[in-house]
Amino acid sequence: MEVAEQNTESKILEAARQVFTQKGFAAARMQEIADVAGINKGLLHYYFRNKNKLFKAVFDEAFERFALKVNDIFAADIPLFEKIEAFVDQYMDIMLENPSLPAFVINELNQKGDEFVKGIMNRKHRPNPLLLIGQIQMEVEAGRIRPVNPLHLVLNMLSMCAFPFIARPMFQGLVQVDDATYLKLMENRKREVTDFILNAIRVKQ
Amino acid sequence: MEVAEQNTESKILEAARQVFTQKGFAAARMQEIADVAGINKGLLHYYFRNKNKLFKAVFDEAFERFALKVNDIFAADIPLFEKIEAFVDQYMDIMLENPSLPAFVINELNQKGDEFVKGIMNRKHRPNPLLLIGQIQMEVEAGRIRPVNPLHLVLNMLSMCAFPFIARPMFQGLVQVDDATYLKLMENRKREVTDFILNAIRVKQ
DNA sequence: GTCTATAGGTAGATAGAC
DNA sequence: GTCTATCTACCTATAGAC
Repeated sequence: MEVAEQNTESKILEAARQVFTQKGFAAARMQEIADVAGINKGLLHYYFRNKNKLFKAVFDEAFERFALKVNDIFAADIPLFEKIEAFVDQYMDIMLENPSLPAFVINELNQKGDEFVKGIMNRKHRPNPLLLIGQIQMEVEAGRIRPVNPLHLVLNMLSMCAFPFIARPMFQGLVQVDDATYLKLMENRKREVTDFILNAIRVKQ
Repeated sequence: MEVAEQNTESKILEAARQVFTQKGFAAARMQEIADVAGINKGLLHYYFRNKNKLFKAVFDEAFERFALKVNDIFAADIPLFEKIEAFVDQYMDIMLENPSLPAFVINELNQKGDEFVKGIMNRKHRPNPLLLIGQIQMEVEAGRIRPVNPLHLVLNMLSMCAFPFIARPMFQGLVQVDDATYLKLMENRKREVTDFILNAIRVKQ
């Protein structure tokens, strides 16, 4: 449960990430973060003044890391079909590497007020799907794919990749599978979702 | 903000539903629930003993209402293509009627421990996708649709319907749309998602 | 059944020794 | 920088009058 050898600030951040992502802001306890970090509670305040600032540090870092990776894929200069495959692959890899992160981000954006969301969304590094939407639009106009609404297509891609991770407890509760089976299912899912999307937009012969 | 004329227990439940779904269990305050209900804090404990029991009452009711509707669609005795259309339509209607509910359920299942999830999932009324999965399996074997993995297909359907509501703040933050526009988008989305799915599974001529 | 007042516990934050 | 001790505020829950 404890955190590896590193400087105190890093230990705190990693512990805070663990506790905040698992419990959410409101249920997270400074005492537990200190315990996980293996340090004293007072030190949290020495480094990060208060709970809100510590949370903001964790959330911003997580959100930005996420945004950068996603934008890399959105902006890549490759054909649409390849980009969709790459997107599904890499997006689900991010999820597999940080299983509790997407639910955490979504949830805090839901519960914190509008000002919080505004603050997050008005930063330079945020997911920007416009490039991908434009690319889809061009393919539609050229008649190379079915006439789909580009915004909904992007939303479909995001949904199918992210939802199974966000709703993991519900999913694992409904179809009774252990963690190993679940992870295997998600690995298979990459191929399944990619095929699903490509068949959905491909023009009929 | 206050709650209409009804008996005290109903007023409490409706107020609790509002506050819990918006703030989540940990951040919800008994005082605020009492205020919204327009009654005194002590009455909450008179009717529901403690915060946990009040929460359980709200959560169970929401989850069960949701499960019953979903199962109705899963179990309907109609052809697959019609069922998919009906599912998308009705499932998204549930979301439109209770916008903050799906995120609430998902989130509490994430944050509360495994015992809580077990407790929820071992009840008679819970979503049961097995009938739909079986129906898909039969269509695949008969060669009437593409050979898709039935479990992933169901997951795709759920994902595309639910995710835009769960991630609504993020979505509205990224593509800057007001609430009215968002709702219109979700209405259009029914048709778009249905077509998307049907094209994805239809056998090529 | 409904209210007021308050007990009891806990969590965030600070003060101050080392 | 790191610790211990403590302050203060708040929140759940209870007691008791009406």
